[in-house]
Amino acid sequence: MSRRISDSTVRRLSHYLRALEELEGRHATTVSSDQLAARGGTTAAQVRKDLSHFGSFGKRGLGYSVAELAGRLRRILGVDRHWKVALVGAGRIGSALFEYPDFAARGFRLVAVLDRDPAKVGRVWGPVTISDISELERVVGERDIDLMILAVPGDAAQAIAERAVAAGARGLLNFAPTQLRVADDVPVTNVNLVMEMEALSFALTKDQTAS
Amino acid sequence: MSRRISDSTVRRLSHYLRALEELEGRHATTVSSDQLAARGGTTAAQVRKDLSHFGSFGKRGLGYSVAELAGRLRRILGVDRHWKVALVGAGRIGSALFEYPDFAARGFRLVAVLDRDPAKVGRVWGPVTISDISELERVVGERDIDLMILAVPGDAAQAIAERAVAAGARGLLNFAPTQLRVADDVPVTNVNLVMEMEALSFALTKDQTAS
DNA sequence: CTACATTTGTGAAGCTTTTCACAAGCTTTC
DNA sequence: GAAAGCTTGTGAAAAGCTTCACAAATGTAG
Ligand SMILES: NC(=O)c1ccc[n+]([C@@H]2O[C@H](COP(=O)([O-])OP(=O)(O)OC[C@H]3O[C@@H](n4cnc5c(N)ncnc54)[C@H](O)[C@@H]3O)[C@@H](O)[C@H]2O)c1
Ligand SMILES: NC(=O)c1ccc[n+]([C@@H]2O[C@H](COP(=O)([O-])OP(=O)(O)OC[C@H]3O[C@@H](n4cnc5c(N)ncnc54)[C@H](O)[C@@H]3O)[C@@H](O)[C@H]2O)c1
Repeated sequence: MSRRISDSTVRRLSHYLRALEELEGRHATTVSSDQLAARGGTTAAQVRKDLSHFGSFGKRGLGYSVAELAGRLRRILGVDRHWKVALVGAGRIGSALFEYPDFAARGFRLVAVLDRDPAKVGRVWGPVTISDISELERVVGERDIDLMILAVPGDAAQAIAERAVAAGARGLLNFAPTQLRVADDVPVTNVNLVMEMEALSFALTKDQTAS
Repeated sequence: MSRRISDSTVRRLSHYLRALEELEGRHATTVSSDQLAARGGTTAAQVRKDLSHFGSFGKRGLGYSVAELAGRLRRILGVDRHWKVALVGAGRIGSALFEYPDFAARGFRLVAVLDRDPAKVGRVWGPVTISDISELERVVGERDIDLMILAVPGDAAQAIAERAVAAGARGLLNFAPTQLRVADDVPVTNVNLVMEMEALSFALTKDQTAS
């Protein structure tokens, strides 16, 4: 166990888990690497190689038990538990994220929202009341926050990231178009939609010549 | 020219362009691969290798002209023009995206919004009036849509993607947690936030052993 | 004009990831 | 209980990506 697992492998594991949950919904009991590959947009060999990093979960001649493999993947991905998540920035993207039901469905619980706008602080969003950003350290400590979602303007993101980590947050999902610098043991995932659009633009741009 | 460019290279080019625009703002005139690397979180050799796929833009001993390299990168990424974008799904995430100013700043113009909810169709969002989804083909054709953003529920995404492509959309940005199947020459970028959270969860999960 | 300090552009080396191919293992059938 | 039919798990090969290291080019100082 424990050779470093690549990012692409982790993404594929997420895909497999999603596919397995769909199969569970249809009461399928077993699935082959071939079938999983088709749903995940990869190859059967890749599926088997990915899984083989963590053990051997299949039965030769038969395939994988849908329920068992789903359980293993939940455990591997760490989604066999609840994660406490705080959202900073109750703006346009923040409010969309707050109401996104798929987070809760995977155990990511949004238990705190922070903002600096006095007009927003104190507002009640379902079970949560928006706290002032000055309360960040207290909120992270008291509510035992694991993960923090940053949905604030780019120029505020670095400072908030530092405070969050110092206060005990263990991982960050960053929507600001800023390269965050934090300790190496704090995983950061960046979501940059402009970059995603540029990837499309690039793919559609034929003229990639020098001059 | 024209060897296949990897995804990671394209993402880094976006990073470099963002860094260069910041430097332009500060009236810097030249920049070295070393400095660009520091901002993009990569290495100087990687910067030079990335750029070398498209030509040679630097001056030995001096570095790169900020303005010239930014121009070249805009051209390479295809953001030296305007792209006409339609948004399908005027819900939580759709409305956040519609108001996101960074898209327009890079030339991605949201010129149409579609939804199927009669309560939303006909509403006016700034310069755009929400159209009924039945108008998709007409809207894509008449407004000459290049790219389509899918912000609809997962079970609607595939059908809309097919219609969009048939009507002339050339690339898709998909927010639904669905693996879209479209023709190979239509680039699709998927944004799956649950997957991003799972990547954090995985990174923080020590117990990755088999049993 | 020459020596020196930089910094690019790029083959080659090193490393990682993906694909291949097949022995081994499980189930079913006769 | 042996044979046939699948499908896994995995070394080895292939492909792809990143890092290294240095010649070549440019500017600067004396
Ligand atoms: N709108 C989108 O669709 C979208 C998409 C992707 C990324 N983003 C990024 O997400 C971030 C937020 O975007 P938005 O469109 O939601 O902006 P917004 O202005 O609607 O919301 C930002 C919120 O952050 C709060 N805020 C500002 N500074 C703060 C601070 N120091 N501490 C705490 N709260 C603070 C503001 O009060 C506001 O409520 C930006 O970095 C943006 O680039 C937005
Ligand atoms: N809310 C989030 O933060 C978030 C984040 C990431 C991804 N997503 C994904 O984005 C999609 C939309 O999420 P949301 O939270 O905005 O949902 P939502 O319910 O708020 O909005 C969906 C919109 O799509 C419209 N719609 C439904 N079926 C349609 C159809 N066939 N044609 C045209 N329009 C149709 C609805 O009328 C609604 O306006 C979902 O796939 C979701 O998984 C949401």
